[in-house]
Amino acid sequence: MGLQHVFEAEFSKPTVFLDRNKIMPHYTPQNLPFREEQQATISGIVAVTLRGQRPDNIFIYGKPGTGKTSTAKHVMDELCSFAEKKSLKVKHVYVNCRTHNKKYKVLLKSLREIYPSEPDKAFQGYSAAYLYEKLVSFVRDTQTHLIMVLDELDKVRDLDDLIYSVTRSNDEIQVGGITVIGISNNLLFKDALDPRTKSSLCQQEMIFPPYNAEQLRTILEQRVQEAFAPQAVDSGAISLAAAIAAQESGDARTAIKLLLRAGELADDEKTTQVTDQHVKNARKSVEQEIILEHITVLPEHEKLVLYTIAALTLNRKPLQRLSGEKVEGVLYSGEVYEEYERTAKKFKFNDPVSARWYREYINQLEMYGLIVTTASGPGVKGQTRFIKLKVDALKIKEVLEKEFAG
DNA sequence: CCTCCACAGGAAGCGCAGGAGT
DNA sequence: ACTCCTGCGCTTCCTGTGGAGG
Repeated sequence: MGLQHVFEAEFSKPTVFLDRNKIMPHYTPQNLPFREEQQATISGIVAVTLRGQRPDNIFIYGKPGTGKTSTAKHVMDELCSFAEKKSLKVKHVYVNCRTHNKKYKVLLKSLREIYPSEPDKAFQGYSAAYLYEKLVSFVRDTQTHLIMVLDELDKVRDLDDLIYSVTRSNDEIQVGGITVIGISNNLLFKDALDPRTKSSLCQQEMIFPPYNAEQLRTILEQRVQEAFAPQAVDSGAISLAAAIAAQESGDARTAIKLLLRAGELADDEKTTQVTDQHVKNARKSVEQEIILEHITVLPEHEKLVLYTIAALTLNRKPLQRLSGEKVEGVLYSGEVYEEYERTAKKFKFNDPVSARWYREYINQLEMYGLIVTTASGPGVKGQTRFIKLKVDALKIKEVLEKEFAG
């Protein structure tokens, strides 16, 4: 006995969400507002597979959260399901090159998508050349049109090699073929490519512009309708989320994330209404999350420096300048370094970095916006900098302490 | 005014990992 | 598979700078 009520509580917990999945980062909506034109263009290009022709390769460029991946995936799903109905051999694979960042890995992932029933290690241990043969023979033997959607294409190290192989493969195939749809948020990388790679990859080029606030609003309204209970979200909350995202980057993903978090905050409060205040808090919460994520990938000794700053900030009384002015929560650069040396030893990180490099760390931390420094100015002897923490000291201390301990 | 202090940040160089070339 | 090269993180050394103090 006793546990039933836990489950009951969870089950009947009031929530502002109707279908939480619809607002998760990886959900691909079935209609994408303001991307009709791009969808039509891509569809037009790949539609020639239905008549047995090989489409041009496509290169899609656009900033994060502009719908590149969703659009490409959606068009591919539609194309493949249409082709299936007509029993035409059209297939697509999706590879995210951030994790599959080498030719070998891209080929491996593609084969696994093509043969999902094969065990994971079926293709492991073979050379890239073998995997390539395997892929080509699949296309040739089944006379399939294979479309490879390669997301974050700029992350592939031997891209010239990969593109060269894939385009060359089409020469040995009479019926069917391989088409590449490359996606990237870095336009500059295109110029660094081998000219032949560039010309074959960019047979068709597309640019996805960022969304403006109005468009983001429409997108959010649509998602809210699917994901939240009716009337659960204030229209002011939607507008604010759209405005924040538009101002920051025109990124639909952050806008959606903001609303998801706002909804979670409302649930925590046991409110049935998501207000703009929730969105404001959500923004803070998301920001802090990003900061914390940022911190965990910092170099070990940079974390130690940051930790030292947080620790010193927590037991620091306001500084009384000779001029009588009070400055709150600032630390001397030199004192931080000395304390850092002790801290490093305390946590068994031997040989702390030199004072010179410590200064470099301070500059880094300032660049990341985690601290601010100001010239000491009159009232202090020597030329030094005051260091002030810009983020929550307690949180930083907690997180890093846990990390150093474990 | 000069000197010392307490740093800031440039220059050179070192050891190392990983990519390119063969 | 091997060396060669390059970039990176870091140290050492050094010069510069603004204010305090005599």
